[in-house]
Amino acid sequence: MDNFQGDLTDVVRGIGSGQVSTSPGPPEGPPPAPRTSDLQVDLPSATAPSCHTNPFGDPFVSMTDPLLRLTANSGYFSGAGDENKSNNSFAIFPKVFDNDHIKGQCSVFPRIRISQSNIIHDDSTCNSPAMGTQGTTAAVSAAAVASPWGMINVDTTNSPRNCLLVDNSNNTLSSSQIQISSSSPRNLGIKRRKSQAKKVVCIPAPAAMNSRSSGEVVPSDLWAWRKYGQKPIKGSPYPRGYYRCSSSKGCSARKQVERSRTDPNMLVITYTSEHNHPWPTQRNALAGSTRSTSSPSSNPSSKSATASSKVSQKNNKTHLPSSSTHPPHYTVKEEDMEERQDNMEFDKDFDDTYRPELFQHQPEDFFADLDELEGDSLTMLLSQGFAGDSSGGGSLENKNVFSDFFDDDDSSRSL
DNA sequence: CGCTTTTGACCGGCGC
DNA sequence: GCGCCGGTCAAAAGCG
Repeated sequence: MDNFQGDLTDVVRGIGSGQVSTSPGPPEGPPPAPRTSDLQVDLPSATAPSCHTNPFGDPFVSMTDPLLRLTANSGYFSGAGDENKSNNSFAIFPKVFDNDHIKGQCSVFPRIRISQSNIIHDDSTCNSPAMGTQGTTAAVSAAAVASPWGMINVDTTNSPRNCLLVDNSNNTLSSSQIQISSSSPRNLGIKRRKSQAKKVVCIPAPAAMNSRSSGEVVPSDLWAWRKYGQKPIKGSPYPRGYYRCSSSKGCSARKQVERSRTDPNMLVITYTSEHNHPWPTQRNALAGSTRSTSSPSSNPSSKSATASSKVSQKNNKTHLPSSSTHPPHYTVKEEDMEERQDNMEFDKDFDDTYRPELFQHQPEDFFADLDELEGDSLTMLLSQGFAGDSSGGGSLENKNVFSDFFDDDDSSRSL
């Protein structure tokens, strides 16, 4: 099932090829997916940081999140081929902006659009702690099912599985949908240190992939991260790993990775602070990256670690994001602590002007490198992460999704 | 040598 | 003020 393999870079490639948009339906049989146009939603004031203002005051704020880019609509999804704005896509990929206007847009996962109509209201039966944040969860519990290609299908069923929610404690209830949630500071159920903007991303946990000895699954992304700590979290059987950006000295970007306590198949990644440097042109982290604690052949975890390392190495070599995995389903919660929430606004101008620098400035062999990547780490990530995730009900659907995706994407691969 | 992960200790915020 | 808990530090050790 290698077809399931890949990661965010695959998305990128797909985007770049302009073929990502040809999305098959949702993985599962949720109600007919609304057109993306319907899905396009300006996040309620709560979530939208004033993207025109750099919340962290750094020039690279917009480059902060290579990991995700949700596109419910056109512009956001247009990669190299901007013409394909009609893509009703949902995708993840790194972003770099040249346009100041765009730069100011959001720090981490700034470009999420979800149709208001798709917002799942708190009266849903989702048994998520997030329920406690009713009304304040900025409405963005968009229970949208996203296929890798960006189709966002709204599922308004009350099935917990379909009620993708990320609560304040980073719990994700479903793996089959996208949720974008923004909660006001007062709703935060988790303790926070000072006021800090956090972005929470939920992605399917590549169970056997990339997992460290601790069992954590850490999809890599464009940035180089160094783990600096791990702590067991009260109430959660899974430890939380702490990572800081190692791409640049002085970079305050951090992320926390942990499994959802409610859905072990989901990986919750919380981004904190922002990168204060451009995209890493090269990862200098190689040494020590391949450490393994056990035989790769017998231990999935070590295998994962190895895979992760390989990703890193590949990145070093290719200067590419290693993971931009494009998980078939993931949840994104944008949790801005400050007033940023109040002013978030996605304007058309942005859609029209945004051009992922990734595609603009990548070397010619950019996609060639991607192809190279897919052979190992990317492959492992998706194949083992999703295909191997048999325990979760979503694995099958994930498979299907990716199968479809790659079927469609084959042509795009041969860039 | 320079990087990583691991892991126990330490620090600081928060609730009682 | 105290204790809990989350987040960070830093030493140790491994890897290329």
